[in-house]
Amino acid sequence: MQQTFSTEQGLAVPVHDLPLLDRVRALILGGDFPPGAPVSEVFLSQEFDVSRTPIREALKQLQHEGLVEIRPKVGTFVREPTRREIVELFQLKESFEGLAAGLLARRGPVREIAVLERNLEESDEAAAAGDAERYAALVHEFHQTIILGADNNKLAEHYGRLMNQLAYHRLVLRTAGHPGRIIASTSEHRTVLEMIKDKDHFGAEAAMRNHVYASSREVLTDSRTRND
Amino acid sequence: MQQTFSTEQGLAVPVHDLPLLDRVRALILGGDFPPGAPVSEVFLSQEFDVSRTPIREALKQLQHEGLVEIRPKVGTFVREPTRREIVELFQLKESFEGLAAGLLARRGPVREIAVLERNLEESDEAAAAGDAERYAALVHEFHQTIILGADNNKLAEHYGRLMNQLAYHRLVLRTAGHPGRIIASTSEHRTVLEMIKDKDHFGAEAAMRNHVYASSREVLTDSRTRND
DNA sequence: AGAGATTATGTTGCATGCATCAGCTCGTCA
DNA sequence: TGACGAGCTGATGCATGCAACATAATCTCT
Repeated sequence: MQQTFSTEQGLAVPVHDLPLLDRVRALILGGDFPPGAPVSEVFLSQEFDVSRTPIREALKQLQHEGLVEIRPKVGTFVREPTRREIVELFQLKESFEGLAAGLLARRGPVREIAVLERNLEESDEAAAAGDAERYAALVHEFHQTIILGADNNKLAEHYGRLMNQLAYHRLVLRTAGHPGRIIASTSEHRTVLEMIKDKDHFGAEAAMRNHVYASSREVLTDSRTRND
Repeated sequence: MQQTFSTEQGLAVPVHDLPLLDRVRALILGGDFPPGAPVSEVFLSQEFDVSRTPIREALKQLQHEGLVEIRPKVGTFVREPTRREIVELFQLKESFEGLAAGLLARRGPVREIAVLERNLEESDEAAAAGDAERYAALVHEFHQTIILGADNNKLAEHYGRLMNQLAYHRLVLRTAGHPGRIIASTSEHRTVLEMIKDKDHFGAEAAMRNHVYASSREVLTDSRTRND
């Protein structure tokens, strides 16, 4: 198998061009480039002290990820998902995570169950301590554990791409640890875990889909989300 | 069957390099390159009378699609999915198409229903006439109509990538119009359509998933499918 | 003869230069 | 004044050259 490296979103990409790709991504997501802003190859090549060739390759990847739009013979521009795209992506996320939860439940895993149980304990602690950041990290870990535990590399791959696209929406990140969602979220996680422990793959899938749908509603009904 | 649907949709793949990308893909899939065979940039550049630069870009795309494997500083090699990957891809296919059928049922569309009804009529005709090729094309169209009718571009995008990867498995193509599946397949299609007409998105999703699963079993139990 | 070191080779990775093209500026003319 | 068009500018798209590296082949020494 090709040597891959899992980014924080779990996307498997070739290891050899990760540094530059990540740096370009980070630069664009850093906030200095508002949506629609041009991202010229020469600027990036000067910024990172490389030639245009590797920059071009990185931009093509980012285009594939949906972060930028390359208009031939014109230039590359930062692209932010519209609200409609966010809705579409969440529908996919619901489907992906539901599938993963179902597959995991069918496997009847031991290791993952222990990990998830420990995760819920720590989530309760973080919630009690009001540590929103740690809580968000644990939520992320919970979902990630289930995705990887589904034992389906292609699923993890597509899911990684999906999350990359979603991550570009800054508002999604901002509401990730929304206080109002914490109690419900942990409760839903617990339900999902119970279903997995019971090897009820049908119930696990349904529970996970409900959970993801509820989370997405939280983001999409947020007044700060633009309406385009 | 070419990936024309994705080009018409103007998806992630930029239009301007589709010709070269398609030609390279077609060349590799043509059969002259057995799995594991090296695909050097210079060879392709001479073959298509372009420089290595656009070839490199095309190969990167194909790597992303899973057709080739690029080993840094070594070379590019044809890559055929393993049986395990086929299983994984079919699990995803099931999930994608189920989601699409559900979304379409929820929309309660008029146009798609008419198209699908006509498709089933023609499928019956093709089956009666023993025209396996036409039947396979109609099956493809049936699924495609549902995917596009789901009105979710991101879904169509991911589905397109998925089908690209599946298409690389020559055996999948070979069993596409398997005679033993025809009657059952049409019957399952009809069930899916009925659910959509009833706006039963839950039932439509379940029916479609059952159908895709049954189709995948047909391929995966095929003795010709390698067991690696 | 065999094992390790060494050269040879073929490939990629990247830098650079030039042609091409989209979009804009500005001048011209009705 | 306003519209039209030729050039201008900046960017991409691609060709080419060179260096670096992985791998294979060869050589050397024991």
